[in-house]
Amino acid sequence: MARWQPNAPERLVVAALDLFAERGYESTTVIDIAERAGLTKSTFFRHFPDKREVLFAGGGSMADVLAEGIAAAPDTAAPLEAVAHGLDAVGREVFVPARRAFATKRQTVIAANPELREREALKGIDLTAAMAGALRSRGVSDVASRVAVQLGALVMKIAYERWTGTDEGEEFGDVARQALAEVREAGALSLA
Amino acid sequence: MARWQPNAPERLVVAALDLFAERGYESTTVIDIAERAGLTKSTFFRHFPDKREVLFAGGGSMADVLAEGIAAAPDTAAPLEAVAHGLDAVGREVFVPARRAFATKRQTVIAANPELREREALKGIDLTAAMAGALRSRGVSDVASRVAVQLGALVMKIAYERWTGTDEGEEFGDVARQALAEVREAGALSLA
DNA sequence: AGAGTGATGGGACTTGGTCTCATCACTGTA
DNA sequence: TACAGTGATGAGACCAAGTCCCATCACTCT
Repeated sequence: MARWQPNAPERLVVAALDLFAERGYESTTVIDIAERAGLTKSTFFRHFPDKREVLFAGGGSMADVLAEGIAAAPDTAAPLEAVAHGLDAVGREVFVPARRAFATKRQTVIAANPELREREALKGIDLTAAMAGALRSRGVSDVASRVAVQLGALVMKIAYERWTGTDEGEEFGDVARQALAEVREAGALSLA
Repeated sequence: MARWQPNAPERLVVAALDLFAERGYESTTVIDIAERAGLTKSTFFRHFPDKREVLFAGGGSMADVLAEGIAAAPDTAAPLEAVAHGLDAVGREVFVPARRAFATKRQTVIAANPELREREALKGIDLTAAMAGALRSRGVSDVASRVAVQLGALVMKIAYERWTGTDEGEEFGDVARQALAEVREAGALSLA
């Protein structure tokens, strides 16, 4: 037996997501979230730096997975291929089928609120920065890294939209590969 | 003679930017800003919805300029060319030489604070959405629009970094054209 | 002269977020 | 069994962001 109910952070995340979905983000106070989780405001802020972050904690690990996936790509892989390698890793370690339902609900809540969209936008920027850094470590030039990362971020976004938007149990990696092909084709036309 | 000191919003913007540069964003209260502008907290929030927005007001017009520039591009222009046409318009109407010093100081302040970076990230997302919408109105497919816009956003970001980072009085449009050429070249390699 | 108008000031109020100190349940050691 | 240590939690004061309502004030129009 633990001294306290275990997994306080996870309980807070679940409580927050449920409440945001029920009443909306603005109409939910931090005290509401804490109470539903059987905790207090103090404890909430001990686990999360602010109210928005309760839906984004753990995102730092995704940047690591992506960066490691890019770094682990074969030396012969072109920049965009290396990014695709990173996306595969994310599909294997982060966007797993068991988390799909949660991700979908979370995404609906985020889309409905400007403050949450804002935080998501910042996380996206930081993610692209991490990806670009990983590419530069492979010897890719600055501009080429940023181009590849920009396209890779779009692939990830499209894939994530489709993965959370369908009822099918499709694997994220497969969706991402399909999105990559489409982006590649559109890119070729766009640059022509 | 006006009843009150004119240009209250502009005075608030200048006061805010100066204070943020002097003491930092976090150490500056809205009351500090209002007082330096000879106003009060009430009036601040009458002109800006929140503290961050004081550095981003007017950004909505840039989306309009971009969208109109894209719409005004020749029918024969490829997606990325249309975006470049929009960037030209921005260089002519928004990022004019007279605003360069202000833009540079503003960018330094934003880069130093997470809350401001967050707002900037959201504005960037909304900008790309506006650009993509303008492209789709030209009959460009959804994915192709997003690819072109993603590359166009990178061009704008690179150009903006260089335009605000140099002491030269270079025109934004010229810097953007140069950045576009580099992105195009890197993109061709990335897709190979 | 007097009513109307629009920007401003003032202050109460809620909530996010910080900080400090107390509590409480369990652990390890004597 | 006794007792100090530890780590997560609770309680509450406090500050700043943001909302709201109402008063004021300077100027305009009739």
